Amino acid sequence: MRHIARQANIRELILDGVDALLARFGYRKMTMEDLARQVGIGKGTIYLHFPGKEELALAHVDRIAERLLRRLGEISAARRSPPERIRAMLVTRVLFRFDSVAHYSQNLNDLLSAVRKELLARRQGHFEKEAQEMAKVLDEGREMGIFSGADSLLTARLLIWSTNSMLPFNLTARELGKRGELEERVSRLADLLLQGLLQRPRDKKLK
Amino acid sequence: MRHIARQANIRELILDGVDALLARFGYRKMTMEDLARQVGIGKGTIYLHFPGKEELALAHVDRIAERLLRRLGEISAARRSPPERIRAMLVTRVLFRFDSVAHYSQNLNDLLSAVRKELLARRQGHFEKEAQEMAKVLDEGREMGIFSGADSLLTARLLIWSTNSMLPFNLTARELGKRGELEERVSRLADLLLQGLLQRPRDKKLK
DNA sequence: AAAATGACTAGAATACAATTTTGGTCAGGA
DNA sequence: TCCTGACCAAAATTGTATTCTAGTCATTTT
Repeated sequence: MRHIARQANIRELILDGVDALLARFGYRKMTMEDLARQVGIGKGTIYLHFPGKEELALAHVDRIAERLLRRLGEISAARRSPPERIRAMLVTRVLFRFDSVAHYSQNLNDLLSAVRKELLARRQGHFEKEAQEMAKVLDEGREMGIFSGADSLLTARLLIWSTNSMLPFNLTARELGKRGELEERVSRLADLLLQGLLQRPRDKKLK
Repeated sequence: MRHIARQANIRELILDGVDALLARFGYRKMTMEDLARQVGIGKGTIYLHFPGKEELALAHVDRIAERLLRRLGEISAARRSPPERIRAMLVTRVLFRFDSVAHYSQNLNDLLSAVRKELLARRQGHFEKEAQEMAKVLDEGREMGIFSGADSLLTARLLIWSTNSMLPFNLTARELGKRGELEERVSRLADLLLQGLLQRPRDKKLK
């Protein structure tokens, strides 16, 4: 029944090729023949694994998101304190995406403008999954009495929003600044947010 | 000596025209003749106030930023508690920009892609001024013992970064969601950040 | 039989020349 | 002194011929 996953990891190899060609040519100038040659397979074979060119680009960004999500899952499961884990997750979501597109000379929005609409939809999905993973940790922290008791998923979505401007969507990795500076920036922001999340002995009212 | 500001507010009228035509046609299809007609002046007159078309678009976004900055200045000077002011400033910087481009059908980055480079540079300047205005309030709050004692300007820059993803740069106002939802979102984020900024009686260490 | 291939085709992209439009100038008018 | 619109070089657009490419599928390979 399944018409995908014929060979072991051919799909992965194709996506590796997509990554290389997107970096070198961009979406429009990446041709299916180029890609087949790059991967060392016939053009038709690509269509045994992907329905078309658009889906190739989208699957590529999906893969980045999935890899990130796996990393977040590892951090989430690590035996560190919830605040440390949240901090690591925020830093990771920014730096992982930075590293994933550091070799591109365009930002992702421009690179994939031909599939903008679907790209935005997928991104929403990716963000939501990231939020869910972070919400788990927030819940844990709340049960331990470390975090204050707001709705975890809503809070996690805020953490996502607050770090989204550091992702290479409308700025290239280069334009976002040096990796070290970016790390510094997201780290500081994470610390600030975490201070806000911590349960405090006696709440000071905002007037 | 000055070759600008001949008449009272002709410059403002021209920028009003730019706003109308950008919304209706976008940057490329907005012609200088269209604009002159829209404003009711001769084409040459525009060049007495602006050096060229690119500068028109950039002056338009500058004006939005200046107006916002004036509002932030008002909030900054209001006699409310520093946390309340910071909160209002964050909400304002998001909603004011939302309202300023709500009638556009494209996001700002795409709308002004022809002047992308200079646009990014100006934006940096705008952000920095916003940060400076917020830093004032942070300093005030620190002197009152309300905020903890980190570098105010650095902290203000973090507040800017954390709300930047809610600005209509790569998403249209429509795509950012309903105004009410956006307000809710930025408000919640502001509250979270403020919690992080507050001086706490005894600091709980993060492990 | 299952998997992979590349020749093939319709439609899209490109190239190029002819034509139109437009950003910017400036001599003249109000 | 301030403003204007005719004017021009350069850019954008249009029309057309040509090339290129996404996707298909009959054939070959495994």
